[in-house]
Amino acid sequence: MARANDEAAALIQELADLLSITGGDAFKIRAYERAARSIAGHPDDIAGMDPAGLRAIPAVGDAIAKKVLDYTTTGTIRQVEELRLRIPAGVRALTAIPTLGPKKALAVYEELGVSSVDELATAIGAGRLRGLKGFGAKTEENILRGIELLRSSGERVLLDTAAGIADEIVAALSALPQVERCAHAGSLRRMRETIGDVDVLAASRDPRPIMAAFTALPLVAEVVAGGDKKTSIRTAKGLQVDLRVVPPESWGAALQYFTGSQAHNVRTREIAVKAGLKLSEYGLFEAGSGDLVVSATEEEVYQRLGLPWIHPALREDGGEIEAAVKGELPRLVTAEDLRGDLHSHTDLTDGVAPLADMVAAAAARGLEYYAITDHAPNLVMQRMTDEKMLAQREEIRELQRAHPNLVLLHGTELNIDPDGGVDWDAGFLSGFDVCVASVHSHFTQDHEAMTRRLVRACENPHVHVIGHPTARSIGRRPPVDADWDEVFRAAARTGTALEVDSFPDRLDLPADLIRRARRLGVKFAVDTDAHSVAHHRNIRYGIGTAQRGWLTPDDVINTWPLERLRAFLAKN
DNA sequence: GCCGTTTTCGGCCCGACTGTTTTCAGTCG
Repeated sequence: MARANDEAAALIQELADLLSITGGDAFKIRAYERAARSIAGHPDDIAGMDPAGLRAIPAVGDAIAKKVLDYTTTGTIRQVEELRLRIPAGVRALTAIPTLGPKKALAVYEELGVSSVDELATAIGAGRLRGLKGFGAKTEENILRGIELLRSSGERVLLDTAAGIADEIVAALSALPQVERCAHAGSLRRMRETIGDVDVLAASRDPRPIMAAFTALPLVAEVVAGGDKKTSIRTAKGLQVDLRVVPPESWGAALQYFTGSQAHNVRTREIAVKAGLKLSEYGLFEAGSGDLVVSATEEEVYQRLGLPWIHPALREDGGEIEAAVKGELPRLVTAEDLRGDLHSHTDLTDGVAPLADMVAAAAARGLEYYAITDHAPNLVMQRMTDEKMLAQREEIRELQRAHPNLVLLHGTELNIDPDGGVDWDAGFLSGFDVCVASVHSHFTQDHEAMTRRLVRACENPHVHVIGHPTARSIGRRPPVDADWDEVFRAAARTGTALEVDSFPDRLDLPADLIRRARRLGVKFAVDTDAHSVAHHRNIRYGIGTAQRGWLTPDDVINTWPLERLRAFLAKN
């Protein structure tokens, strides 16, 4: 069951999409888009809100408040229903084809009656687009390629995949003599959970050889667009990479621009306009004279706009501008703040590395404490027994002697059964330093049952951390269905931390839920859930997710000194 | 449609690239 906020936001967004096809006022469309984002990100549930409450949401005025009220009382928005009658859903779907936007979608629908991607492919095959105004041979070809791309893959990739490609490209371009600086930007720098295309920025006075080297890289399957300032390629797997080359003195403004998000950029540029300035990727300029004000660093650009530097993970127009204006930006948690990791596995269960190797990897990270949390017996395929667990505890005691600077904690990852119970009785559980408890089965329980299940797990005095709370697998399994605010209140009340799991296909809790949970007083554990030595490096994705959730070091229990952590684990 | 220590009306971000064009619209980010 989706939250009312999400459903209302989706309807407002649909309204914007439909209006862009029918040719509505561009500013009105933008107002709808901004309101949709604002409603989706609003922490309070809009169900039952009165008009005054709705208007208090940023970007929501009288007209949109009325539409939202329409939704909360009738379940839909009248204007959306009306537009759906005029524009079939298939026409809106056409705009998902790269190079085909709202104008061309409307043209093929009105002129040819085409109202789905399949029909469009057929129409092109039959030569029906020939002679249509604005559609030449090249356009036809591009649409066909776009459809192919849409059908084959063309989908967003996980953070680690995008980061791997970006690192490879940045390394290759940085080695060129013409390149003065090079870095990735875009949604990867903002640490969004999935990446649609990779953005790379380079600073140079001589772009041509850089573009040539870029398009000649082995990973390039196709050159999508190529200019002196911007070149786009696609990899064999269909991931698009945009390279932008700017003069070195523009670096800060370009990095700010190319990092986005687009919505954040619109806000910063609006602030510039109101101050009589103009902000572009080349710098901040006086609007009248066109004279350059600043451009070298992001810090200068923000400062001249009257703002502190804003962390990339916050740049989503999700309230960061308002917080920056008020001087209330959070001091975000970083990987350097972490003193420990409370969730990891060895080859005793489904990890692939021996205990000693995992501990050595934790020591190499400079951690002060580290928990081994192998799976408990109810996950039957892992074949855990009491004897194996106690033997591991002895092994850890032995190993502790070799690591005077790293306190080893013996823990386990329990299974939350459908009723909210866990493996082992209280007596055995009390022998662990830390217990993570997670949902590993019965993912499809209904809303009420799943909520009860998670709340009961929080209420267990031996459960310290709820592992990957939504149990989602990005792109493969949806999050479980629960009343999250109810779960968050239980976690806050019982002193149970919620995990931010760093696995690129989990990132669980997700950032939007982290923000809501934090507001209700929940504490978090940012963990690797490492099953191998290499997985320790995933911590950057968990930290990125925590940052997108606006978490400070104080919100994260594994940044705390061990004594404070132990007091929390006592769950008084 | 939203918003305001410059505005309650008149603004609303900015630029690159492509394709179909004789000067610009559409798409994208």
